[in-house]
Amino acid sequence: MRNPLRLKLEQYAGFEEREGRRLDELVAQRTQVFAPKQDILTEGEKVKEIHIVLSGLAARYKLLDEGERQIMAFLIPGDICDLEVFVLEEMDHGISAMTETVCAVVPAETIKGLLTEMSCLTQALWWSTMTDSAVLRERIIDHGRRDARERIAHLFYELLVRYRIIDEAKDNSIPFPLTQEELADSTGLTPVHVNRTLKQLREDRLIELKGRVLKVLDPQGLRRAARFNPNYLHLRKAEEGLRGEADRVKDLV
Amino acid sequence: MRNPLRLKLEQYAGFEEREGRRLDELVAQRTQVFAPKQDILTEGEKVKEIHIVLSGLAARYKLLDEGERQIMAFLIPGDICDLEVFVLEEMDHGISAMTETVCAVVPAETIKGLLTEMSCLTQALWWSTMTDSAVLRERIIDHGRRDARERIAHLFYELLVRYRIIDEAKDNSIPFPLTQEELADSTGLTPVHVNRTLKQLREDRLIELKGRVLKVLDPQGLRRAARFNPNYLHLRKAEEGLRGEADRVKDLV
DNA sequence: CGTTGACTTGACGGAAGTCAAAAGGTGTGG
DNA sequence: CCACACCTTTTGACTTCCGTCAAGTCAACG
Repeated sequence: MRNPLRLKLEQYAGFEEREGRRLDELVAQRTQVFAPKQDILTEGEKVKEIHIVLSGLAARYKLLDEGERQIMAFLIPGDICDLEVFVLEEMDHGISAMTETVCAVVPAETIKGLLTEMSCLTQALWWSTMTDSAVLRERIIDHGRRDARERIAHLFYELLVRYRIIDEAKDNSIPFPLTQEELADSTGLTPVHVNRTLKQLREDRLIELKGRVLKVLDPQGLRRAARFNPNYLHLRKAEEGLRGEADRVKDLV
Repeated sequence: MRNPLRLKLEQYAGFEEREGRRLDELVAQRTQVFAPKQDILTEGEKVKEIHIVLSGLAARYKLLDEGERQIMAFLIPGDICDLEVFVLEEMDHGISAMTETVCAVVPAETIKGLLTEMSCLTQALWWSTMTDSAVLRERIIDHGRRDARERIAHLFYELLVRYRIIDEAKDNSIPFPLTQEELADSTGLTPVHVNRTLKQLREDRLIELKGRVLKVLDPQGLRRAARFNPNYLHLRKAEEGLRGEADRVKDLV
């Protein structure tokens, strides 16, 4: 069975036979399917299990009092929704499925057990957490210092890289099931302005976006338009890792 | 000796005698003083030690190609600059001292050792990491869905709470050594607009800001102006913890 | 074929940016 | 102790990017 979590964590380090098997068991125990727009976790919820996205697309979001939604991050296969459960009382934000999304469900105790040993796997989980933070920081840059065009281009390019890592970006095409309204919620723009900006990106022949698929026509052009610097993703450089898995992104970064 | 790290982590849990002592040793080993504007860590640096702020004020920032600076987070006493060193190759952003700042310097190996045991202390470090991420997410909300006035009010209020936690906010006054330009870098605004917004907050009798000290005149008013919801800070509620230390913020949250 | 949701486009308004200049502090050295 | 340089803050006039409101197109679907 496909294990995107393993593919992702192998960006950090290769695993021993035993640890690899452990990772595979982790996602094979129990799964749960969420319908589009369904909450995987809601703000305020006290969680006792962690959720790992296996397929589909989910988003971390928060609602302000006036009903404005801000999406803070997207979760693609291999991403962990709520590693924090064993130290935080309750969710401080919600996670919603954007398409039909399948999650592996793992008891918090199991994870806690994993973290007890300072194995390579534990380190990989720290790595995952730390790079997640780095991605959040980059989103702050997006909002603070990039205009609408750069911001959307940056999101697209980042997703391209992340889908490549889990080997789901054949032909520079990635799944992109978001409506323009949802894209607006994630970029902090309005749907109308998103629409205009997308038009521009299309006219510049950087992307094609239709039928819930995003095709990047000109990766280098998109990269420039986004002012993209991949260092925050902390990918092993091809030079060092030199393993097939780590090499999937080398033309992008 | 004052140990702000301990004060901060005690928000998560009380420590046993032994662990408390360990924490105190941690910050007492070796310290380093940084001058204003000096980098504590630079982007791209390969770090071998972790830095913990003991006094002063520092900021995580990133520079874009055109020289725009975006400050992503402020580090006050008790905050750890670079817990990630043992899993990430190099810094993906810089940390700069805003005032004279004293840091405890701890070998990465020591930290790695700490994390090996799943002690209360290890959990507290996870907690710290996870709440740091939560603060980053809140900053994304700031930029995406709050206007200039709300954004600045939110930063002020958050700082007030955080200084309270480490017991450095007597009289609702906190150290605030930032210039308006630096404030602009952190809110994603321009210095001119920051100035106009500050003027407004002053006229509304919410704050006083002079001589590098910020005094909050009307905490509840500022809180409303910020549309502040404290859940992302994951403070133990007074009801549960009921310990003096955890109680310092109860009128604010 | 009417309803619904997503996308598109235009006209207008407003929050924040830009440019520029003046006023107010602060530290240094003659 | 004044003078000068330098930085920070303040203010005004103008511009621009993005938001708002509204109407219209298009495709999917029962």
